[in-house]
Amino acid sequence: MEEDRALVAFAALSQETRLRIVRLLVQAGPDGMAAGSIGEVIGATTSRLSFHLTHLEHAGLVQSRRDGRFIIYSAVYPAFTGLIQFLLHDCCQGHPEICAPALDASPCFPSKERENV
Amino acid sequence: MEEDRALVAFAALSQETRLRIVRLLVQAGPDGMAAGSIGEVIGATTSRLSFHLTHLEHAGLVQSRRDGRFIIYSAVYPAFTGLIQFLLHDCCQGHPEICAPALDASPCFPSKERENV
DNA sequence: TCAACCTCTCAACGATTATTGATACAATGA
DNA sequence: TCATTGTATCAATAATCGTTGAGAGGTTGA
Repeated sequence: MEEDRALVAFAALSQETRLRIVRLLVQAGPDGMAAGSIGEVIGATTSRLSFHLTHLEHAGLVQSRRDGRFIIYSAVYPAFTGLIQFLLHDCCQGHPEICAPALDASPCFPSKERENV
Repeated sequence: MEEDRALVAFAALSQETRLRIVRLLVQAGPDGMAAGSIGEVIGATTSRLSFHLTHLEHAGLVQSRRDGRFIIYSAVYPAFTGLIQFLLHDCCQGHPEICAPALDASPCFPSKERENV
């Protein structure tokens, strides 16, 4: 990931409504959710929701597909992992123990050290 | 990490100068760098650099300590891992294979699947 | 075709943010 | 104490961003 895209992504995530949408879609999994369902959970007017979904799509963090009269939005997982890699590029001067342990709590980011525990 | 802190952190990372500072300090390791050295690498005027360093410190992403007439800034690694956990909380409906593989490129985030390759 | 539904686009306002230059503060060595 | 170096603060300007409401474009089932 290049710097420009990372900046756009972080800007997209720095807004309350958008951050909630993203977390909701990350939890929803690859199947995603219809725009209307997202709006109900988030509690946003249609125009506001649409504005932020478009923003997130331009940032490359979510994608959309039409399903009948619904538009289904879903998280673009590689965008998030790319963002994390960009942020922590060449981190800790090669000492993973500095930044890795705190990630263990997530089932998605097991670290080698924890597997023997 | 709660939502408010995450929003502040993402906002801090969505600015070019600050993102460069953060990546520089992440690479620099726990020892950190003097403000002046950061400014030389980043290419920022003293007032701008100071403004952004203060911003990052308030966001909890970097910390400072005085060493003689220098002020040394360093990355707060737990803040980054906490941010990642918050963002990907309950991700992928429990299927790590969806979001974890892309992290393998970083020495800090090995995934179980790759270890046998 | 028609009505109902879902979603998007647009313009305007208010609020927030980045940048700059000047100035002030703190620590060091002579 | 004095000059030098490193860093922070302040005020003003320009630019960017979020919210809102009205209106329009597609899609569906009858």
